[in-house]
Amino acid sequence: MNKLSYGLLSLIAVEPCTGYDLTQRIQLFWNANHSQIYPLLAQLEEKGLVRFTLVPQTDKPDKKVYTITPEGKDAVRQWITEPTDNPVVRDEFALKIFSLFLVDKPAVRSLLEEKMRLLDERLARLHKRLQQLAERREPGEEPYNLASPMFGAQILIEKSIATKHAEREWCLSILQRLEEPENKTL
Amino acid sequence: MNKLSYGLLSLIAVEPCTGYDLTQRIQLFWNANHSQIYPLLAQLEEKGLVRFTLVPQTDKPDKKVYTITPEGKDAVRQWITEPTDNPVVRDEFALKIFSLFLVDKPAVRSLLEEKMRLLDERLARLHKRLQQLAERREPGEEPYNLASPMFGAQILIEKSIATKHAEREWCLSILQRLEEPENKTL
DNA sequence: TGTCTTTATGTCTGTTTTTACATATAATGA
DNA sequence: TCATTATATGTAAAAACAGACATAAAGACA
Repeated sequence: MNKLSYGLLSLIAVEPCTGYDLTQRIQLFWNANHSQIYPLLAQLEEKGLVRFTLVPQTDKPDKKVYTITPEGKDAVRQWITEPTDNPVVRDEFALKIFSLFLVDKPAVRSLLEEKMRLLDERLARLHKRLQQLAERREPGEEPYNLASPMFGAQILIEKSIATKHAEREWCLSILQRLEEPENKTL
Repeated sequence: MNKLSYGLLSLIAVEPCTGYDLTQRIQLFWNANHSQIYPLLAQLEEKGLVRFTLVPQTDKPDKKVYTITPEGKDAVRQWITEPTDNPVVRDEFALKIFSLFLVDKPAVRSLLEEKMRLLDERLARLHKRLQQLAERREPGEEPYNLASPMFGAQILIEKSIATKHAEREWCLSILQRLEEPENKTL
């Protein structure tokens, strides 16, 4: 069973969800299209790691809500203790940075400003999600702890915010460096 | 032409290098194996974007040193101005975090401690590389600026250090949260 | 002596991933 | 009115990618 299958299982363990839900929720940590996810869900169901119930809807298309089985939970527990692959990254922006010296300053500036814009957008969405998660708690309820199914989702958003913020600071520092005396003449 | 091809071109623009060099240098921002890189280099050569010279070696296998052509430089300049794809990420560690609530505290702790260990290793290597880059400059020479072919490599290492450091801080904060009163009883 | 690592370039096969095709309904906006 | 977006599930084909196979020679290590 491949890594993505375990990832889907991990998300379904948190709360029952549809293939459509999974496609959206997994994006932040694992880029995958629905065309990959639906066949894998069918495989997981065949293996007895998840089960689904057909939920008819009137205003929207009917959906399949997947739930994890005890066997599925065991598979997740096993997977967590196994060695973890390093994250795979393919960052076109970074590759462009290598050859910045080939283009003129306005091109450099616009590349960085566009990156900043994307980071700000991403950060705004992450803060919103974090707030939505907090609002799901009953008033007066304690913050999510290790035993809560929402603990993982919360700290993952916090992780994304931390790294995106660091990237943003980096962008800013490079943009400032562009305006420094030794680069003024370029 | 795919994104990886442009990435290779971008690296060759900085300084002439072999397929073996490229395989190692591109890893930090784009995971690719040599089995992907050698065929692409052959394609780039056919298109006239790079040229190679066979360099015989006595103690090591002979190598092909690739250099970028004027057409190659134009291709890179064009590529930089085009829209940039979002980074593609596949992070098994993050997926595991979702289902932390299914396992016991020692398993959580060991997952995070292993992650910390990897981050520390990575950070140490990055600091070393940054130092090596600085040492390549003649004594008294000014720091790399926008016009220097090494500027990109330097700021990319700085970027990696910043984000890995943020990740490390996050790990640390989660490990501390595990020891807090509300998690003591778990 | 045999194995592992580093340097160095390549191919082949199977798996994974992307992109496009396919369908359906409601709402939104130009 | 027509296009797009959101919801929802699927398949097919093409591209990209990982891992193994293949060769080769030096040096480290046990």
